Amino acid sequence: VTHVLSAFVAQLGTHGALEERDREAIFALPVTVESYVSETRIARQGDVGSTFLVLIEGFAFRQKHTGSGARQIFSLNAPGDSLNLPALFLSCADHDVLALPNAKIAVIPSAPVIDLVSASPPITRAFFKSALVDASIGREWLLNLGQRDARTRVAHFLCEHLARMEERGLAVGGVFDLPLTQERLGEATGLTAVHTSRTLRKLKDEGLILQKGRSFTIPSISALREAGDFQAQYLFQ
Amino acid sequence: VTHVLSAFVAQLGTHGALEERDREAIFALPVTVESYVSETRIARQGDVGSTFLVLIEGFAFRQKHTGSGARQIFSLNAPGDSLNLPALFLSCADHDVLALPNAKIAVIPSAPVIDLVSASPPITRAFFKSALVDASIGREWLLNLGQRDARTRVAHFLCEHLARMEERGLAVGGVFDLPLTQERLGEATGLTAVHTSRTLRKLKDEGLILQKGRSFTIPSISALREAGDFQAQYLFQ
DNA sequence: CGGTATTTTGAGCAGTGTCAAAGACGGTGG
DNA sequence: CCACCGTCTTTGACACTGCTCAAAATACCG
Repeated sequence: VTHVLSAFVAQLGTHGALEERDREAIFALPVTVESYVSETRIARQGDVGSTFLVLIEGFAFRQKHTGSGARQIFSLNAPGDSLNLPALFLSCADHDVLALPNAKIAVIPSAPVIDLVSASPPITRAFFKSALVDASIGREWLLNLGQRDARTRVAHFLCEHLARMEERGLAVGGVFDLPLTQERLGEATGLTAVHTSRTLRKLKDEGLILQKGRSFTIPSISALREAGDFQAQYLFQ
Repeated sequence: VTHVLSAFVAQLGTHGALEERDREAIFALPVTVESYVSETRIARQGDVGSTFLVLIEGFAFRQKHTGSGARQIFSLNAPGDSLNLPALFLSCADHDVLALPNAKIAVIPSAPVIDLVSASPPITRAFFKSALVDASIGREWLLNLGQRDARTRVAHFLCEHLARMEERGLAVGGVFDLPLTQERLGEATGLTAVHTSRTLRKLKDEGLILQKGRSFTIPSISALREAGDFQAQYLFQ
């Protein structure tokens, strides 16, 4: 039987080898698992004393919003990802965390996590690297929003999602699920829902993507990467 | 006499108290100082085995670029800031670092820095928090680029720069230097140089900013914050 | 003082947003 | 199994923000 946090530990391990006792210490953390049937905000910008959140199943995303209510999504997370690392080590959360429908999320009190990170150098290093990779991805998104047009932006987003899903075995042969409505995809790419729709249509018409419902197929990954100006190094996989 | 790295140590200290021996260990690092008279790229995306760079005097900025050469600036740094933390702990640099004219930069071999960070828990924690704050600022920039119009974006940028300069005593009474051309300001805000010029003009016409050369004066900080939808929490100052 | 970089201005245009309505889809209860 | 309903996607017409190109004006620097 595998532990609910095994995907998280596997993920952490890619950022620096963990020792057996580190894995055991993580598995010994007190965990509560919450399930969400519909999209639910599970943490808000400004929260203090957050619990540590790890995605177990399904998907979640993180966002910020402007004073006028416009939302910007800046990460789409898969099982094994932690969702609010900054909130644990900074004084409060700087962003919201939302669960997508059918997500399961592990909730862990912050104190034992902080203690564990402080106590184990390999775990410290893994958390640190994971935060650095997260920031690197954020910078690529910044480049995407600031300097690329709608078509390139959406293609880039799809390439990144595919690459990240492939790494976890959630995409094979260019086939994957994108658990977002077009409105959410627009919030991630800085486009309106309407323009997101038109942009996806263009990519379909060009034969770069095939879509049936939430399932996408990429006939030629290299062609989509070309269209999305995508170079995977920034993911540090 | 103050050490070249004293601003860096002061900055680090805001992210978690350092002990006297930590400060001394940092001051004992082998440092070379480089001066740049004109804008110079001092590190590039993809660099491996980077040295650790700390800004001593003047300004520097960090950027990425697309395949077609468009540039996105994602941070403008002041003395005391480290410039390439990710490159030290990840396998390679994910972005460029550029010195602005008259900058002085401390260059430190990576190995002793990594050793020092590993050896001292307070330093580890300070580096970690500093990376988390950097990421938080990146997320706010993402929100800025994705969801705000040109006027709000530029006003927000100016508010952030003012707040960060005030914290270091480089701005008093709403007066500060912005060491960027309008082209660079545009690269930071995702606008063309021409539109940046028009946007600054509008802000001047509205009386929100006064500008003489590179020196800016903000008559009413609250008015500019209103215009820029600026809330300072994400800076964690 | 001349030369270069920077800023400003204008005119026209492309890309993206807005609004409104129709259509497709998927889940639910009967 | 079907009808219904809410959500999501698509489409069209149009407005507008921000981009492009070009040139003039200005500031900066040796």
